[in-house]
Formats: sequence, structure tokens, C-alpha cells
Amino acid sequence: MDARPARGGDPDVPLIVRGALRGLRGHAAHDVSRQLADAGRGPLAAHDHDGPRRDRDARRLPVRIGVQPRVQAAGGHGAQRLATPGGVASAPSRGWSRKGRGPGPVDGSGQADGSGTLARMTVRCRIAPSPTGPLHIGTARTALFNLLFARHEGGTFILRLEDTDVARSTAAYEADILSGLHWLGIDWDEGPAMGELAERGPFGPYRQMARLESYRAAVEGLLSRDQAYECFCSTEQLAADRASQEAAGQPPRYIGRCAHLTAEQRAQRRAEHPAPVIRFRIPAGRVGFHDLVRGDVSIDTSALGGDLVIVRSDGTPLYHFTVCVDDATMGISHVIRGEDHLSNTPKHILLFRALGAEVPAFAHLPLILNPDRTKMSKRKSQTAVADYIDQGYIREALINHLALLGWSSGTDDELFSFDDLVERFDLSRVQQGGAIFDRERLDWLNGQWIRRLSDVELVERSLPFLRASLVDAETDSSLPTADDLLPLVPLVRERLPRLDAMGPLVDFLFLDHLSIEPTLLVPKRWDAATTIDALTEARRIIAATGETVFEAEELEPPLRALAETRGWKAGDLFMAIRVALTGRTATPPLFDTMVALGYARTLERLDGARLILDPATSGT
RNA sequence: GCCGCAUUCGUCUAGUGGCCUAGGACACCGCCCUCUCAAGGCGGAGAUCACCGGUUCGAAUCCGGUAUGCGGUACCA
Repeated sequence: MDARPARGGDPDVPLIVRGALRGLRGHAAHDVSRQLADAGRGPLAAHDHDGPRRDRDARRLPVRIGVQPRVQAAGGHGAQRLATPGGVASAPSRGWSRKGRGPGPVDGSGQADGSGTLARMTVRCRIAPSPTGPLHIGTARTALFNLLFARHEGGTFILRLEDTDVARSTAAYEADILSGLHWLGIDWDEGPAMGELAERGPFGPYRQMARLESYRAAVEGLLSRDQAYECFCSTEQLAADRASQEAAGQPPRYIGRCAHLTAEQRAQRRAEHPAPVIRFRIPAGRVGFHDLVRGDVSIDTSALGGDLVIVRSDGTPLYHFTVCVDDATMGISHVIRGEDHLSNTPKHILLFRALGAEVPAFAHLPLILNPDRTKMSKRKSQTAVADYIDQGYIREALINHLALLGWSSGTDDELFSFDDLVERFDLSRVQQGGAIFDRERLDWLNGQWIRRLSDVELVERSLPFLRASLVDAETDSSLPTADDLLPLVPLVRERLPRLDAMGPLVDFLFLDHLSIEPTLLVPKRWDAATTIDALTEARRIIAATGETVFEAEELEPPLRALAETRGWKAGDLFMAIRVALTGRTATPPLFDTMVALGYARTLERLDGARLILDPATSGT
């Protein structure tokens, strides 16, 4: 099945439910879908996209943008290609060793298998988010690492929705997750439909609640082989068991009350308790595996809590079970996930074996932490990707930052585009200890990447933020357009840690009435009289410059001369003018600001400022 | 409680037995640049490599133990 051309998608599809740029009104829909459309063209690597970008009408946002299908490099993504020799050669020393079905990163044995050829492998990774909350930073990071690994190895990246927790899953969260990943440029080769994008991939459906039949069949198999059984214990019984175990200082575990019922007993229980759960038998012994990040790990199954419930009494399957069934049937070769699943891995391995499936390789990523070093949580940190988008972080920075949380290149480089990451990513360089999500570093990266955006790109991405900041302001003028913003880009690009900083930097250009704080108007070393004097003189000089030569180079010399002849510090004079024109003490360079404002409005505001300081001078 | 994993500047990290009197980046401080704010340049401070033993001529790097932290221990994912 080949749904590949569907990449990109119609930007007008309302993909985001609460996503990007929440808070914009009216015009927001265009901007949001525009951002999504941008993301759809492929992640980062801005230089690759400058061309096509200019072809599109960048100056008028409220138009429908035709998004080209993303062109996938070489041979079509999703094609299950052989590993490049380089990919195999770069397999980490913490290599991947397993028997059975050959393909996989090789730890040396593959190269020496005597066949004369490199072991063939098909890397298949997946991210399996649960739509029980908005897209979480940690999920995005895990998705990124899976994608990077898949791309680096020439493999396939799959997205699967784990929505078996029906009580907590919602369509809104699902949309938030899918659109958020898409916005980040984390696009999947196989996965569910999103908006008008069709589902794609040969192993669908990619939504677990649509795969119930497959779980049912798997359960049948386990039951028939006596690897699972019905359990009729009541919640009360189980709670009592747990309580007494706790009292005795024992770890809680299912005691196996229903593990060995006779056929008659089962029939009887079924009659009085028609809704049993199904438990998977956990055999005695140790389960060991080689984690690609942590090395050899081994856990005794007695620590697993007893036979595992895999199907609820209402018949819906549980996570540990579905994840294994799906990973097996979808041919997942590498399970890359958070460290919080490390302890669960033995259960999964047992399940894979019971299912008669190949056990994938595992790589457990370190956790992203709150500042207090606990697992990153909504309570203590900003975890929703949508919130970062709303604050004006750009995907290049988010991706760069996320990649550096737990992975390092081994060089002194700090800035990595998506393509750089794909090229250099290696699981063996993944850190083992958890990493605190450092906002200041993200801010710095964001500034770095904003500075690297083309003018047009910066306008496209920041205009929605500018407009949003002006929506609430009193203004008779219409909101600024891309045309209005474009010439300002050189003045602001170095001053934007985040896109939402655009408003405060240039809003005065689009406001009809400034409200100026009088105390700001008078420079520190000056008094009101001096300020009025200075503003009056400055107005005279600026007016004399004339409208036709209203340029920064023309304005600066005479005003400096004025300061000199009057014995004023140029900085003080400029500050007084600055506040008079903008109402702010921190602005783009003054003379450029005057030019942007224009001759007439500059004089008007100078007059207005004098009025504020001394209404009596209004006649002058 | 039990099981597992982790532990290098405040933070992200480099480091895989001698190149480490531990390197880079963010943040911080100072200087320079400068009309403000930024950006940029230069410099500084900041880590007895959790602790204790061991192996070795030599350990941040290998081994053992301890401590601390985190994670898991559901009819959540």
C-alpha cells in the first residue's frame, strides 16, 4: 500500500484543536494551518526550503497555500531499505545481540557471519502515544529519537495511537498530539489518518481500538496454550490480598488464586461472575536483555507482581499486552522509549515469547526531569508542546534542544539542524542519567535559530504573534501585514529570543495612540524642562531634514551636533526621543525607528510628548 | 517494602586507564563594542569527577560496597 503522496496535506484542514497560537481570534485559523503546512514540507533544514518558499505568496497570509507533497529523498521513504554499510559499521559497541531473525544492528557477529554479505536489516521504530493528554515534551523527545534512529539507519518510523484507556482518551488530545508532532516536523512513514491525510502503511489500522480483533485472536492463542487464564477474583479480594502482603512486609503480587482452576470450577465461577479478567502466566526465572543504552539488564520474574492482567473485565485489552501484540505484528525491530519502561521490559519479553514473536531490541532513554530532578510533570514544568508553540519557540530550536536532552554529538557543536541530527545520531551516544529541561538553554537556542531564519520565513512565522499582540490594543488601523513587517526584519532579528517578542518590539508602529509614562520620558540625568527643551529642538531639526531625505544617515549627524552644542549627552537626547516616539526604553535603533515611523508621525509624536510633559507649551 | 536504573561545574554535557592541574555550551560576573535593548568579541568565576575500599606503575574512566536520587511495582499508558 502506498499512500505516500498524501504527505503535506491541505492546510485548511482544522488539524489543531487547541494548538498553535491559541488566543488568536478570527484570523487565527489561517495562521495555524499555515504553520502546519510549513511543518508539512519537512523539518528544519531551512536552506533546503528557501527556494520553494519564495515561490509561494509569502506576503499575504490569508490565502490558501498549496502545499507540495513532501519530496522524500532517494527512493521513497517507507521503502524498507537495506542498511547502508555505514549504518551497520556504526553500530555501537553496546551492540545488539540476539538470536533468531537476523536483521538488526549488528554487534560484530553480523559482519562475520560467513555469508560474505552484511547482515540485512530493516529498522522499524515507532512512537506509541496515548491520547490521554496533550502532546508532552517527553513524548516528543522519544518520538524524535525514534525518528532520528530510523532515518539514520534508513528504516521506517511508525506512529501508533494507544487509545485503549477509553475512559481517558479523547479525540481532542489525539488531534493535539498528531498536529504537534507534525508541527515539529516529526512525520511518520506509517500511521493513522490525520485530518484529511489518509492512514498510510501496510500494517494498519494504527489505532489500537481499531485492532481489537487482533488482540482477541492473540488472547485466544494464549488461552489455548494455557499461557493465560481467566481470573475471577474481585477487586475486594485483590485489595485484601495486597493489604495482607503489605502488612507482612511482602511485595504486592497476585497470589494465583485462579491460576489452576479445573474446568468445572471455571464453569461455576463464570456462572456467578460473568466478567473475568484474563491473566498472563509469568513463569519463574530471570529475564535478561541487552539494552542499547544501558547494557545488560536482568530482572527476576518474581519481582513482576505475579500473573499479569492483559484483558479487563469489560473485554478491552491492557497496555502491556497490546504493545507487544502490535510491536510483533508491525515488525518493530527497535523499541526506543523512556526509562520508565525499563522495569516493564521483562513482562514484554515474556509476552513476545509467548506470542511466538521475535523479541525486538530495546533502548531506554533517560527521563526528562523537573528542576527538582523528578520525572518531568505538568505540575512542576511546562510539558505541553502546544504551550511552547504558543510562546514563540520555533521547531528548529525545540528539536535541537530535545535532541540534546540525553544525546550529545561528542563534538563541541551545539547547533544541529534536523538533517545534522539524522546524520550524526547514534544510540550509543545516548546518556544514561536523566536530564533537567533547561528553559534558558532553549531560549538561547531559539534565538540562534530565529537569527538563521530567512527574512520571509521570519515574517511568516512571527506575523501571527504580532497580530495577536495588537488585537487587544486600541487601534483604528488594520492589523499589520507581511508587507508591513518585512522591512522591519533587519531591525528586530537580533532582538527576538522568541517570536512572541515581536509585539513589544514593533507594536508602536501600528498603534494610533501611544500611552507614554511621563517618568520614562525624562532621562535619568535630566529634568522635565531640559527634556522639553531637547524635544523641541529635536523636532525643529528633524522637521528641517524634510520628508524627502528622511533617512537614518541624514538624521543622525544633526541630532548628534545638537547634543554637542547644547552640552547634552547624545544618549540622553536619543533616549528622550526614543521614549517620545515609542513609549519604550528598549527599541530597535532610533534612527531606523524614525524612518519606519515616517516623517509625519515622528513629528506628531514629538509634539505629543511635549504635551505630556507640559500641557502649557501646547502653543509653541 | 521489593525490583531496577542512575550519579562529572547551578544546568546540558565531553571524557571509554596516562593527552585531565577535567574540555565545551547555557546561565552568571567583568571588559570591549554601543543611541537603548539586543547581538557579537574578549576574559573570569564555577566540578576534591556522590562516598569508601579494591585492581593497576597510574582511575573520572575497571571491580565491590555504601549513600542518595529517580523509576517501576494498577482491570493507567
